[in-house]
Amino acid sequence: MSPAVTPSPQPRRDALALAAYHQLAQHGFEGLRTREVAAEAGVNIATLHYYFPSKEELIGAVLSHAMQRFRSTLDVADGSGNQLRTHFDGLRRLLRDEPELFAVMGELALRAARDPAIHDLFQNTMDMWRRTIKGLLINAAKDGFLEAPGDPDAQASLVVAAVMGACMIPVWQPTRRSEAIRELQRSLGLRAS
Amino acid sequence: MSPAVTPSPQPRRDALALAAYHQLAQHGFEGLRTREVAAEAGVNIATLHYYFPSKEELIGAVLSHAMQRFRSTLDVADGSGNQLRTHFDGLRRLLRDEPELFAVMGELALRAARDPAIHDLFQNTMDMWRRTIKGLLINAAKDGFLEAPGDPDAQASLVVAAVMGACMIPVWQPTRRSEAIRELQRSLGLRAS
Amino acid sequence: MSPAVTPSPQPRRDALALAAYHQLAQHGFEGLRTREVAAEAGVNIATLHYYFPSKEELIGAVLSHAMQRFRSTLDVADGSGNQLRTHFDGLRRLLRDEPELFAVMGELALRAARDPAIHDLFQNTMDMWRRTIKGLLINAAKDGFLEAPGDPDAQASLVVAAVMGACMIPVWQPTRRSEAIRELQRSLGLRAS
Amino acid sequence: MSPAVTPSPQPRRDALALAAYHQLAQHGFEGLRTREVAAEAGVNIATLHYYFPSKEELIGAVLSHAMQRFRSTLDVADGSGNQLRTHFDGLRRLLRDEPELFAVMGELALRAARDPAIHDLFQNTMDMWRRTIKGLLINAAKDGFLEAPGDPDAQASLVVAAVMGACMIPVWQPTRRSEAIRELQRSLGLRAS
DNA sequence: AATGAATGAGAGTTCATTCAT
DNA sequence: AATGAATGAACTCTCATTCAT
Repeated sequence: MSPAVTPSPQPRRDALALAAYHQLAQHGFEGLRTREVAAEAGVNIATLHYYFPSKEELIGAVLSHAMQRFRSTLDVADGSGNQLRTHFDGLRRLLRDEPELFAVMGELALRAARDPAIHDLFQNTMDMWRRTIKGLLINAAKDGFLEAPGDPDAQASLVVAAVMGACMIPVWQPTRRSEAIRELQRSLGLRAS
Repeated sequence: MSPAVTPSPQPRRDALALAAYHQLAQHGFEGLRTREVAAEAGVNIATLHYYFPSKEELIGAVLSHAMQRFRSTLDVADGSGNQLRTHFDGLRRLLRDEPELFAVMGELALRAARDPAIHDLFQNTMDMWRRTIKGLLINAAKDGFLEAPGDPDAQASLVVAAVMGACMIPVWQPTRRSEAIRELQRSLGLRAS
Repeated sequence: MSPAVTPSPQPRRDALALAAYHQLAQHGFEGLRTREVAAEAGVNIATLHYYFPSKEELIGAVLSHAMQRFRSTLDVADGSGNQLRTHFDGLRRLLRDEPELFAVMGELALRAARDPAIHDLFQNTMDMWRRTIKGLLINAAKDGFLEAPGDPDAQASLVVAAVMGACMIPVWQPTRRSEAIRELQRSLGLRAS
Repeated sequence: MSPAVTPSPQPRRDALALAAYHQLAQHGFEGLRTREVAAEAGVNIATLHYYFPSKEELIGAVLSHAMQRFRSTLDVADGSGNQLRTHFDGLRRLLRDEPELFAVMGELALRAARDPAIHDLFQNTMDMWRRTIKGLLINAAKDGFLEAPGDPDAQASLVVAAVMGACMIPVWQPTRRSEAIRELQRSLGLRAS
């Protein structure tokens, strides 16, 4: 039942991308140093440049990793049941188990404003997520899981905004984050499954 | 109708702080260069250090400026009427007129995770804002402006999270932002004033 | 019996030179900062440049001050008696009461190798001192104060070298310095007066 | 007949330290510039920092080099004969062949007053030297090389002071230096070997 | 595939000096 | 006579990148 990550044919490349991911989560773009990344991966700085000709490309790999991580976790695959609630549960788990992911998402969100390449990828992910939630809302309404269904478009936007906001305010305690998300669910009129 | 900002006795210092504010909004901490700040203010780099002995202190001034800008705008002057709605209107205006402020808030939010000094100031501002909203919610409930009053604490948290989130997703169109905030108001059951 | 320093018509200029003298003794040429000098004298940095158009000229004033201090103390004025012993007593007093003077002399000695202006002034002072000692040695021999008179030229050179050396080894304890100078006197066969 | 210095495995590092040594002798601490050092070694300034993370560490290497140079030359290999005379001959040779060494020693002597790290190393070297001379004096007395043996402690102090002084007065001609040292030997009653 | 060594461009900071008042 | 403000040049140090091996 493990995620069965297909073993990449380039383990060293992946190790570097993962190290960069950690470093980005910890120090932000402001403090992201290729030397530190190489050190964490246990290789020479020149080796890093062998796999990633430029820092930009390394960042690209981090971006892909983060997006994939985010999408794969939140994609709802299976069929019936209160999928919207499942999605929220997934979010909560992500928030608890992978705080790094949200740190990285925050960094990417801000950088998207300045970097066209990141902009597009990030926008796609946000849009996909929003459409997913919209679909879940429609299904939930159809299946009678919502007390008072509203405009799924607007509601999906609110969900995305609230979740991102709750995660990107690093001065908040985890309890405050949970509180906000629980209230979000309540405001949607989401019944217990 | 602007607050008639009292002209500071240190116009050059203020000009530098403002230039740094702009540069931070535009390039983020990652791309904040003292030389660029000095250039935008039209002074030599040494002049910048005459007023701000270190980059850190310059950032401190930017931080103060941003926080003051944020607080002063969102502080409710009091008086009666549907203050909660007024607050939302203020937010919307801020969002429209001062996009830079939110870019800066985003940068500060992320940096707060790594910089203790920023952490405290930022946390204070967020807390103050949350408490303000909570008070407004209580008043609104008391005055009958809310259709179905809920837990003001949780609701305030949701509002802060959603607004911050809506603003810190720079890949979003303004319309999407408005949509999210409108839905937020709707979810609170806020009647028109 | 005080040195009766003629009160300079430029007290502020003198105060600056004196402050520079102290700063030079404390931080050496390496750490001599005009701003610190001005601060110690309690004036603005621009005021310093009003009196001393350049740092070089300020150093010139310090040099003059140090040389005058050195010469005036070691010049033997009066007539008879064991003047050589008096000179050594004067040296010992100088060493005890004005350690700064030797710190400054050390700095100037080293700088003399690189700065022609300092070179000449410093060389003159050293030569004058050497000739003074030579004269004292000749007189002492004539008056029977020396057990076994030798070559006054060579002896004078040794005295100057030894005294300068003893003073310019800042890692030495005062006792070690005294020891060296006492041995110097002994080696000259200088009888007690 | 040179000591056949074992070629260091880090020639570039040594070249940089040597260049710094020259620069320090020529321009003093006051005028010691890392870029000049790098230029003299024929490398980029970044290369200097590759070997010496900070200027301080570069100075440390210079310090070590100078001390080793000084000690190795003055260390008496032992064996019999008039070692004290041999030591003086060694000093004279050093003075003639390596004037730079004394310029550097002078700089270090002055800096020792302000820099604790240099202070200790310099003090150790001076102490070692003094004790060496003391031992030579005792041996010379025992072997009948001294006409009238005195207090070896005081005499050793005088020797150190006089030699350092003779060398650290850069305005002196070589002949004057020789004169002082010859007189020093004479005052010790050192017979020709 | 991997590295130690080297680099150019540029960062923040310092300092003697100048200028308008 | 004195100053606050301003500056150009230069400093140490950093970092992504490259090259020879």
